[in-house]
Amino acid sequence: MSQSIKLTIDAVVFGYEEGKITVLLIKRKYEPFKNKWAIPGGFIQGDESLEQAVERELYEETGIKINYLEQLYTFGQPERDPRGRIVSIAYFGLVRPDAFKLFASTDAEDAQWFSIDELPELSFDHKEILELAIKRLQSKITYEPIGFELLDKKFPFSDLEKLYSTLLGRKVDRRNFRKKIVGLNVLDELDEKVSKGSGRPANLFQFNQKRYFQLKKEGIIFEI
Amino acid sequence: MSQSIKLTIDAVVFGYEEGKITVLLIKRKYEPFKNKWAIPGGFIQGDESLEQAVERELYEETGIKINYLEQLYTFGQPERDPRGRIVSIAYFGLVRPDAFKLFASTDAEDAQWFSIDELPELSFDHKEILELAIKRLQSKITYEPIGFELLDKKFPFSDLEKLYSTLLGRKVDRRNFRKKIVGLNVLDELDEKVSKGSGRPANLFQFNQKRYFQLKKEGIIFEI
DNA sequence: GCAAAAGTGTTCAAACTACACCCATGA
DNA sequence: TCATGGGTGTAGTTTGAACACTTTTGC
Repeated sequence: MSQSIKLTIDAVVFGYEEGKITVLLIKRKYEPFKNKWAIPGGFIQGDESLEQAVERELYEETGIKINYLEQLYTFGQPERDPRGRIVSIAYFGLVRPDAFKLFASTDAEDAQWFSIDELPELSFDHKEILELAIKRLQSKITYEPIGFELLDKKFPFSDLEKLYSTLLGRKVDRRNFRKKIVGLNVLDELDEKVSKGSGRPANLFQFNQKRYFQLKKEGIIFEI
Repeated sequence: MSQSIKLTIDAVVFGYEEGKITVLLIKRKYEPFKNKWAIPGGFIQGDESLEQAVERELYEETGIKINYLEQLYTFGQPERDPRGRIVSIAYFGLVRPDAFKLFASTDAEDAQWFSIDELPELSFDHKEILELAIKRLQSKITYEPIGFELLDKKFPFSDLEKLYSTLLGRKVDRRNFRKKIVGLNVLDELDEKVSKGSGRPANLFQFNQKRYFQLKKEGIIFEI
């Protein structure tokens, strides 16, 4: 009872740059949807795990290495791909800003970051996949500390605040936000400052993953 | 670039009976794991959607029809199935108590309900799948009104309370719980009462899905 | 009239929201 | 010295948690 169903993975990779959430897309080289933009992805090889497939495809197609990856949803409508029955396991990943530079140095004219407010037309059902990923990202940052994965390892509080404000689509009160996050006890305040040209230099913070896992084990939950 | 990867669905179906959360398992007829218990599931046919595949397999293997279904997770570790590379898209479903009777009337000696506190040994990685499903159910009832799908359409408040108390694994305060749920405005109080033999008869309630969707559209969220 | 389950309000503590001024630096 | 962004506390409101007695029915 062998199936002719084929299996692919797709990866929605988010970044954060200049106050905008961005997503990594590739320009397709072949039909169908030749020269159209699409979420990176491809077929799974027989001996690799799903996550390995995602990391491999991303690296092959865009040269990028992600630092957070989770499974999003599996899309399997019979008519979603004109080539036949193709089921795709979609993932979503996050990269730190330094990945942008890394990426820029590779030869990948067919891969590009787009602000999620200015998306091109997408291939297949990739619009639907991307929209689901955005929803997931928006809701997930409120109950898991994944926002840090979009920032540099050391970041000023204002960056975190701006990120949340962007993702949630509303202003967040600086004082209340800081109180809340500091109260969660998962940030280390460093003895470093950074200046953004003008204004008082900001203290740098760093996410303490060890402490987070410790607290999580104790049943203390992250919640914004 | 055709793959030899095969694709199956598996369905974790939960019920609720006598204050216990139960799960539907089947006894395997063939190797591997012959005569061992497993989550119902099977191969997807070329022309059906994933959800259709789940419903078909469930009906074929257990005679049951579920009234709530959602995708859980896709399991794809290369070594999860000794027969070769088989990726499985796991779903989780809920059935109302009347499905128990329906089910009992069919010829399905190889399918059986188990309390999730007294599970037999399971085939493949089905223990892992089931554990994930339980976690998902536990967390999901706190932010989506899916608990009602485990009760009769008309139910006394105490049933709902007992269900939550069972799923969350802790006592819930009757007064506070009722206040909270009534405040959500998604229950209709009926002009019917039900008596459980002794004690004051209870008013029956019914989940009003229309009103829930309406409220959801307006951005009002369900949360326990 | 008594056992058994249903129904109902109030009080206290904790968490959340709103809000404005001073601080440190670069130009 | 001024413009710019960083840093901080308090008061009022809302929400959540704890808690006990009355009501309705069957026996």
